[in-house]
Amino acid sequence: MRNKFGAIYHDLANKIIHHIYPVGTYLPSETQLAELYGTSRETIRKALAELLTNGFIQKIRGKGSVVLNLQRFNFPVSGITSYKELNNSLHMHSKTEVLCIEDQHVPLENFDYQSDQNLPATFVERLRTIDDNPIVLDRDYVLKSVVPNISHAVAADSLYNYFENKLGLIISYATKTITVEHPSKEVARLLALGDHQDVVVVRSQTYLEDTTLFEFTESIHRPDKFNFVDFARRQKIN
Amino acid sequence: MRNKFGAIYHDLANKIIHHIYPVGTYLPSETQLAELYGTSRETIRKALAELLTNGFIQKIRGKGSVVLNLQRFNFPVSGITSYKELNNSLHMHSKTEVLCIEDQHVPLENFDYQSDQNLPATFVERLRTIDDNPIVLDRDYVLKSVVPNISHAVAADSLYNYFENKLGLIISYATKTITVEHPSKEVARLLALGDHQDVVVVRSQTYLEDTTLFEFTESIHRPDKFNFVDFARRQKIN
DNA sequence: CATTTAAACTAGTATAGACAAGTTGTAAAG
DNA sequence: CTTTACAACTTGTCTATACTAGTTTAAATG
Repeated sequence: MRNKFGAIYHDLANKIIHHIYPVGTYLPSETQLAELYGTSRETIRKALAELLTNGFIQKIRGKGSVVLNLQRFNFPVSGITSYKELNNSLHMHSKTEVLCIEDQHVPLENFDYQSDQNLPATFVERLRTIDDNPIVLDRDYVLKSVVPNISHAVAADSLYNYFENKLGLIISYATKTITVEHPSKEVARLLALGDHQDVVVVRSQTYLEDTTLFEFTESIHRPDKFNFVDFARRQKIN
Repeated sequence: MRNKFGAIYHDLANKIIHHIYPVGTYLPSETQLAELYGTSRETIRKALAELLTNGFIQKIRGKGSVVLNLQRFNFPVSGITSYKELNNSLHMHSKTEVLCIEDQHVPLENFDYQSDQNLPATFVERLRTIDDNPIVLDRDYVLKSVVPNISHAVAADSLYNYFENKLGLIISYATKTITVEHPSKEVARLLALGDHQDVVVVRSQTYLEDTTLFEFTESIHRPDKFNFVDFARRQKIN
């Protein structure tokens, strides 16, 4: 833990997860927490702000910070999370089959992206199965300008793990759209879909810390296996 | 504007939207902004943090705050937003037909919600159309314990507007799930769907500022009209 | 007994200052 | 000319302090 408020955030989050601070009760007050952790109140407030945006607590002025119910975090698909991370956290054993790795240009029209030039990329197509049932077809277009080469072994493991831990890339933010579409016959076959069945397509553009565009992704989900869970706070900035 | 950093946030957001700070350029440094607005640096940093989470800027340590491209905000369905707000912001003229207002218990099994007791609610069913094309079927269950009565006129206008501006309720956060399901024949008819067409169901539970559960909502979308846009930052708390 | 008031808590906002850490340009050194 | 070192910038973290604004409790008042 590099910074204090991150450490405090994790400590409080853990204590909430393990019901040391039970749902519906109040956390110690900010002043008390400041004493507990031997830090200033502002530092505590930064940790609490993080808990707030992640749905761990609700702050009520004049009263305190209430612990919220976390059962909704059973299947978190919100935020930017890779398939591998997701699976590990859910204790499911799954399989990833690499169908294709080759050089392609990004099909910009699919992503509603305006650009004069073609964007050279490594195209990685992978089929994700759980107990041999196809769940998701992932199509990644990783820009050559950022990552020149991707091996089969890396694709079979985890792209994100490779990018972040081996290459030291810092993935920062993404834009996502979710739509429902008719699959091509090829996709329908791969996902073992019946006739007339639509697919859920999650398309995202991922950016690095320095705002360089880095990757386009198309995740094609079986409709019956798709579940997106979100925690949202109402925007109200005075 | 009650607080300073809110005012500064709005000012900066407007200037970004109107390209006074163009995409790809740096904002003035935090120290400069502090002087410009006659405030302290911490206050500026709170405003910038808000711009960051809303995808207006990217902060780069040692360099500054870069203005990001905002074309993705053309159709924001992320966060908690009511249908009316959404429409106004998109300059579409639409129609809302109230199909039903009556007292019902919340069908808890639909929402994966455990409870011993029945929850008495006002059930409001509304069909949203644009140019006479059905888009969404909204089913709201507003808990009687919070709002005893809802008039037809209110339902035809905007529930959220009524709750927040007339009743003074402060809506704070929600949990949402998105799934794809087979519609009932009744729903298929209302949304003018063909055979074998699935629907996208967005189910949410909405809470007030004091964490009281307030409303269950089921939004049933035509698959071809559904589009969910999201901006997500990668979680990485040290 | 009911009501009002005040004190003691809670979180929210704002400031000023210090230092760490990353980036960039420039001057000095080779 | 190239490299190194440094100074001057940037944002990140942390502290200490003061005040505002809600909530709750309990004492004082009627």
